[in-house]
Amino acid sequence: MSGVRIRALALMGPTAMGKTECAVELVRRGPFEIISVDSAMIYRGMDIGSATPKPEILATAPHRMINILDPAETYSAYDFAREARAHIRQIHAAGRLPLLVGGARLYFLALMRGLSPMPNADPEIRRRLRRECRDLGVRALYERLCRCDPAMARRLAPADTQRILRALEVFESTRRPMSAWLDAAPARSSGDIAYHQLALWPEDRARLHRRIHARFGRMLDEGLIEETRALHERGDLTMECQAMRCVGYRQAWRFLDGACSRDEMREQAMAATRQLAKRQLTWLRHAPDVIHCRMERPEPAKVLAAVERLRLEPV
RNA sequence: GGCCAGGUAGCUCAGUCGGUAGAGCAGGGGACUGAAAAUCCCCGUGUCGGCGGUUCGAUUCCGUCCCUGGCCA
Repeated sequence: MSGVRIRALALMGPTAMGKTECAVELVRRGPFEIISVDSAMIYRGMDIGSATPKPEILATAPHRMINILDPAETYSAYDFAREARAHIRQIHAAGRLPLLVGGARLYFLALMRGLSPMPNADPEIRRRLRRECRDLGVRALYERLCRCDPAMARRLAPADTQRILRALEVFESTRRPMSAWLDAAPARSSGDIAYHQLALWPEDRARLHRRIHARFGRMLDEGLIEETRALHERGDLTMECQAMRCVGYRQAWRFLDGACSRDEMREQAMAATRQLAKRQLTWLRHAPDVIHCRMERPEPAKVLAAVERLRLEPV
């Protein structure tokens, strides 16, 4: 690509795989600057459950795009991509290498592959559609979609609440079917940034699961329940909030509501984390142009060696 | 020690009036265009506790033993 001027390194991988550890090591060794690609760390007051790096770590390896939102706020992959791109340009302009670290798939996709131009969510319409979905059922909304955007309905499962709502939302706010938006302009990234993608790949799923269990135990010891209680007691948040859909917080919230026992909460949170890791692996397995770094536990040396081979230069 | 209830998938359990069994959860695979740590799709062979007996055929009925609860001593 002749238009490419900026190089960026993306460090991806499933949750609990040690991405942060490796990234911090890279920062120690090279002219890297970290941009977090994480839909949970982005929220303030959600540090323990999202495994946001501790202040000591951040002092030596600052992360951009963490703690920038209040948990009551909503955010989109589009918003993320826009801001992240600005950070990439800034870092590049300062003569350094942008290091994108995280596991949020849609954020990476929005950034690297781009999104078809389409309006952002209209909060009013979204709220109404959610209420209708609760009252009438997904099925009814799916049938509505079949009428206003049959092409989109064909692509979606009749129970896929989230995508059905999004498609209806696009249609209602623009009077144009989402499928038409997609056809009119396929996803396209801004061509001036070249991404080198590295994925931390667990050799053994069972070991990753053990790491997940140990880490969640540590989160509880460090006060995940108390951290969630502070959000719970604010009074303006509910489980419907985007922030409270995050793994760990969701289960802790239900525990605080008295909906389950502490043991059940623990089990469910760990299972949800395993499932998240599985989905991240499915995505990474099929993502094009990703170099896989196979390892048992975080092995910064392997990552360093792989990065070495990319022969990255800031400019 | 006696009586009662159980022992079925990794877990919780359903079921078979005798023809070798199925749900939820967990797990695996997959999808994914502004909520994505979300949302959704597909995947169920396991000495039906052991050993005997009855039967063409037993996970199911009978006997016995083992294990786990509960009650009584």
